[in-house]
Amino acid sequence: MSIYDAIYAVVSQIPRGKVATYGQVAALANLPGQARLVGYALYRVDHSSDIPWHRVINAKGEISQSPFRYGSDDVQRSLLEQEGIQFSPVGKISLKEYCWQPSLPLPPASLFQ
DNA sequence: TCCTTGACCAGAG
DNA sequence: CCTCTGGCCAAGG
Repeated sequence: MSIYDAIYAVVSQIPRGKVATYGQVAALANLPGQARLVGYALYRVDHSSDIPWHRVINAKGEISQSPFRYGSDDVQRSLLEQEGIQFSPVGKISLKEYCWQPSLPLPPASLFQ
């Protein structure tokens, strides 16, 4: 059981048209305060997998870029726009409007242990 | 085993 | 709006 399994399990539950922040995912994965690990986990996700990695953004409501994507963050942006998410002129997403709020209290740990 | 790096965050100034 | 700081922890050299 790797901590990544919990992270992937949470990310997989983010519905279409919604986004979640790294910190949020970390908390739901029962890893409070370990947002960096979420980023690290997503880094090693295969883009061809089922995991909706593009629905995870940073706390500022912006797309985080990574070295290996080299500015091709347009990919993530396009995917999000396809789901109806709108960006501000500055490239920010309205968390107020699109932040995922899990209706069912995700359960946590029992599900993943 | 030590040291550095990293798709982060919240708080302080 | 900006920068800096400390904290978290896995992976790679």
